[in-house]
Amino acid sequence: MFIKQEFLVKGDGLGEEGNPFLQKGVSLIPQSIAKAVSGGADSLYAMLLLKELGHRVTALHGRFLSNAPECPPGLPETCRKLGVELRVLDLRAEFHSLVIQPFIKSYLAGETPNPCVRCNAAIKFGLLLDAAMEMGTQCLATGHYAALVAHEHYGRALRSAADKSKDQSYCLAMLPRERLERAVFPLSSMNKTDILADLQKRGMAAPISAESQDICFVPGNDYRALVADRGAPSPPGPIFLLEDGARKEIARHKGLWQYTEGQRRGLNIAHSEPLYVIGKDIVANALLVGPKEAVFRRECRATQLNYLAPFELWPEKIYARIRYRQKSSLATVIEVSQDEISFAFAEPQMLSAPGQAAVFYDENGCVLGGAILV
RNA sequence: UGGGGCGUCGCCAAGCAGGUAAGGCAACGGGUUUUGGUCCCGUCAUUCGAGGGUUCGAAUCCUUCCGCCCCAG
Repeated sequence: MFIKQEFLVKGDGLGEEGNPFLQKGVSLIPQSIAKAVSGGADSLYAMLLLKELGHRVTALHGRFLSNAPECPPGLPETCRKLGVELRVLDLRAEFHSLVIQPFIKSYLAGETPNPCVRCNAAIKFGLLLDAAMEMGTQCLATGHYAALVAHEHYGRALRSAADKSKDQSYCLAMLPRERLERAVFPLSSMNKTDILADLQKRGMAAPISAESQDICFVPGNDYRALVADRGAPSPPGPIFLLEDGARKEIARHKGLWQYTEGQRRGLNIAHSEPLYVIGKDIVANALLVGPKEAVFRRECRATQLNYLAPFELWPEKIYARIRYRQKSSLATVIEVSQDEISFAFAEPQMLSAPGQAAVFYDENGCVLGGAILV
């Protein structure tokens, strides 16, 4: 198979003019690359691509979950077939303290954390990358759908993937710049459907067939049970319907931590129209709800701003996402301090949830920075 | 106690010149998805407060009873 995608290895050229999403040129410089492997199809295929480009690849599997097996069944054999050395790193304790505990703590504080964003920064491109460096490899490749390009102004830039439906640049926006320098995303211009088709054509199957989805460390995807089990959640309280400025108690909630901004289902309120969470009054321990019209906002504020491009270079018009799987929407920056940013969408968006990430793009899909909504 | 109004799925609510129970909300199930949430799809009253009657046929007409609301008192 002819591989036409660029691989973000040093020395690669700029994007093809006229089509910023197509990259040209294949690095022919063999690199020593660590490849993070989960056992899924994406990470397997990414490894395959690296291998075929002639890189020296070492597979690196992070063991994250306390109840996880030593290694996913089938993974060692798959690596052997590809002639790739496999190393397993036990990061269970670190994953717990860097991802799971903050996740629970965030919920208890009334926020809606995004563990994947945190995991990418702290674990995958944190500890796993550290390990890769210690192994003497030059960079860490993952099966993320995202691209890295050499931008004429920003330098190395994170950009959305070609497969828009799979793009994961949002989840990577909180990576420190210097960490991105060492990242490689072989799937940058691949389509999921092509990958699956090609794997099948080659007669290869991923050790783990299921798609990675839901919160990986939450059994049965019941995060409420996890939080309730590990913490001391806030007590039940009133639900106020906001109607022309007045608060009217119309129901009781089960604890503020169980709800998130914009949520509709699970409120258990039979009303003439659907109601959405439009805020939390922590002091009054009250959940505020309203009809759909009341759930849209223009302005957002975020903190822990992570610059992937120097702010001086940010264009006037930016595109922002305040949740994964939301199309980037036109916005303008209102104010920026060193690590705080407030911005406004051109069109009102469903209101943001504190704890989620805000990610800023330029018109070509290059990530300008990321921050955590407050 | 007089006068008036009302009782249809957990909630709201169509239907009421009789023709064989809309819809919304909630709930539940599923789909989309490396977070939450959103969104999409599906399921959800043999029965219309209860009994009797008229009719080929009633939630819709008549009648009795039960319950609730309002105004008088």
